[in-house]
Amino acid sequence: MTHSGKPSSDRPKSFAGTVSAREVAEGLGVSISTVSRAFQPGSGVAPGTRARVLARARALGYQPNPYARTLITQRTRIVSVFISDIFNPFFPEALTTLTEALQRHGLSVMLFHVPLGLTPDEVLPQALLYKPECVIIMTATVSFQNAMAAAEAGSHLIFFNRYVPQSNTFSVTCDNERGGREVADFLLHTGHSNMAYVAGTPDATTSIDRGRGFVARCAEAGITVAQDNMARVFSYEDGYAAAQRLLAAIPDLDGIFCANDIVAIGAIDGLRHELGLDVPGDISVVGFDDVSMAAWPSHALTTYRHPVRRMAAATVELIKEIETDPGLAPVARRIAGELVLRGTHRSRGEAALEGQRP
Amino acid sequence: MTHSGKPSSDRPKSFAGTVSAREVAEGLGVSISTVSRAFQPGSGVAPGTRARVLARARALGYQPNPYARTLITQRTRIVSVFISDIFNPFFPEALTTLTEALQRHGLSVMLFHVPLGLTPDEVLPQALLYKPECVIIMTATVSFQNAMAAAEAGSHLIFFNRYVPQSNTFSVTCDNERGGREVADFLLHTGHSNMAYVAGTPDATTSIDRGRGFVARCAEAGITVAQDNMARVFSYEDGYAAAQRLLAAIPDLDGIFCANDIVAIGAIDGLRHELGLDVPGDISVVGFDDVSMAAWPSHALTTYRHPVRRMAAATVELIKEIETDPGLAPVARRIAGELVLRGTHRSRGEAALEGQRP
DNA sequence: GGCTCGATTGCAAACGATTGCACCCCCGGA
DNA sequence: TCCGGGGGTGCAATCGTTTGCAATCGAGCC
Repeated sequence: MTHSGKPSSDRPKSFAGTVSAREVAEGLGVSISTVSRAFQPGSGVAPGTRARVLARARALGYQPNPYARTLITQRTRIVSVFISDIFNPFFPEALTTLTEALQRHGLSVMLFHVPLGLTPDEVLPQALLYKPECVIIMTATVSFQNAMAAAEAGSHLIFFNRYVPQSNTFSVTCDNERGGREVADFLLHTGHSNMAYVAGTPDATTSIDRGRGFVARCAEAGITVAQDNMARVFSYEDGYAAAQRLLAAIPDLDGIFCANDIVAIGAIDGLRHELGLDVPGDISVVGFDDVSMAAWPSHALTTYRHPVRRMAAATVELIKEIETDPGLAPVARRIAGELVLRGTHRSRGEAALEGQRP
Repeated sequence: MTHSGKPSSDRPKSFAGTVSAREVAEGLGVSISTVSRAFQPGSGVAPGTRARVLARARALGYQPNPYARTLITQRTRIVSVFISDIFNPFFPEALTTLTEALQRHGLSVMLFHVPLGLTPDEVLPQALLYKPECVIIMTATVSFQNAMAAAEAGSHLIFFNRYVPQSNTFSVTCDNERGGREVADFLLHTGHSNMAYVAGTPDATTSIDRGRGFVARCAEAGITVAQDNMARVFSYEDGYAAAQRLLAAIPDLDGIFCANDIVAIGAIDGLRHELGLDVPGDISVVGFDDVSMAAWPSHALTTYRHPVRRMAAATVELIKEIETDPGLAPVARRIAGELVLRGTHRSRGEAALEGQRP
């Protein structure tokens, strides 16, 4: 006798309060296969049967068990997202937006936190256990070895707001270099001639590219940009300290571009509270990201808007493409943001009127 | 002929680059059962056998497949976390801390975003599909019906930073009422006598309890507190507007307690930029949470610190208890924070010196 | 009327683990 | 010498699906 001999007397242990396809099938006099097929759009089930199955499933609260389904289809519909410690409100904003977009596409998000001091490499193995279809990394980079491990597990690596130079991996970023250029362009056109760039985390491509664009555009105008590279992270304190260092070295500085908004706000506070300077009267400060607090009147930061929403949409789009073609060659999507003018830049008029400060 | 007739010629489709217990077992001449048991601490395997299995597993990069394991054990080791739109940096800070704590306990976090305007009820079914062992809700509340559905699916509901009054569910919160009392106590002792409370989201227990504690302590001192309940969310803009409303109605107000730091910072900016008042010279403002920007010199907010770290630890502790006793009766853990004195309160000396403003 | 063909449906073999039960072997006690 | 017992191991059922293949059933056509 086989295992099918026993009548349905005592229910086997199972998930509490969960109905299985068998229970849906039993009452309807159809097979489990039919129930399964009723839930798959393309499969050959008679329309009437499908309707009856779906109706009964709804009544019983049945949904196909994702674990069993994964086991057989080898598709998980799970995306892992890596975040790190967040000095920067940009990350939660991006995470929220991204999660919502993925969720709407029917993907489930598994969140992994990379504690300060560790790299994603330390956490990646735990994430790969669940065979995510993609791993989205919002912070730092990944070793070559682990990138290979991910590829072997069938999980595509997508860097969000980052890329790994010469690595040929997927990435979705703001067009940081162009952003830097546009900021430089704007400051040049509003009469600034003595400018500095405050970098963020040294190896972050965001910081590097923004700086490169800024410096390059200024160079085209024949202007050399001072750079402060002492920051270790993108923090308020870094900006606060950098402002003091810069003005001690270059007293007649008239414009500062910061690697992000938090650094910029720190720089403004440093200029105001430690040096007694007026922003933008004495000196202009421009940030990058347009986080929510950049709009607050206390700072009213002129900045370059990070296109979070479009980046999230582009990520989902990318995942769709990977779904249809798993062999898709790595691409880097770069999305333009836009300058947001508020109150921390000196306009040409003011510049002409007020001239250099005493 | 049965399925066992075919020799192991072509490998069946499976997860790319994944080894199964069978492959570990084959080379060692042991059964799959033994491999499985080698990974379970309490099971009877000869120490030598276990060592050999584990060594080979490591060499092949084998880890038990969580999907298959879940199917049979009915335990998922997954925790779902619900977040909502985040005006308040407290949430990302809490999310990060909580995720790290859960991760360290070997639990995987599935993140769900509740778009503004929806309730967790709309998203919960998707989360329950994965049979999380717990659902941690950081925002809003859940309908009774869905609370039942979660219970039926075997998932415990834990409210973080929230609780549902008279619902008898698990919760981990700051002791908000006590926090409100301590703030009141402090303001009373530093000579304030004409105070107001700016509420946040109307139905948030955080806002309600903080207000209640504050008002109650003031009442004990014979002082009636004005309340501004116009805020719809806990936003900067809400605080900004509330400050103006309050001072229009009560010109000699000398202290404002806000439902959280963002509201407080908004209130300060409203007082300074719209009314030209000096904080704390003319009026004191105290917040709640101690988010990172509360420490910035531009605001240097006096506030009550939300014990995020201890709350995360308490949550993990709670989950451990639930693991060992799934029938555990719901408990509400309430954790005390602490007052953080910075620069937006008037000390008694100043109060005595300056008196009422003209 | 028989035969073919297509649309439906069921059977049963997977997916990759866990686990109750039976079996084997060996050791110690009577 | 025989028997009981316990540690170690394997067998096979099971979790809840998906899916290739075969079977069934009418209908249409010659």
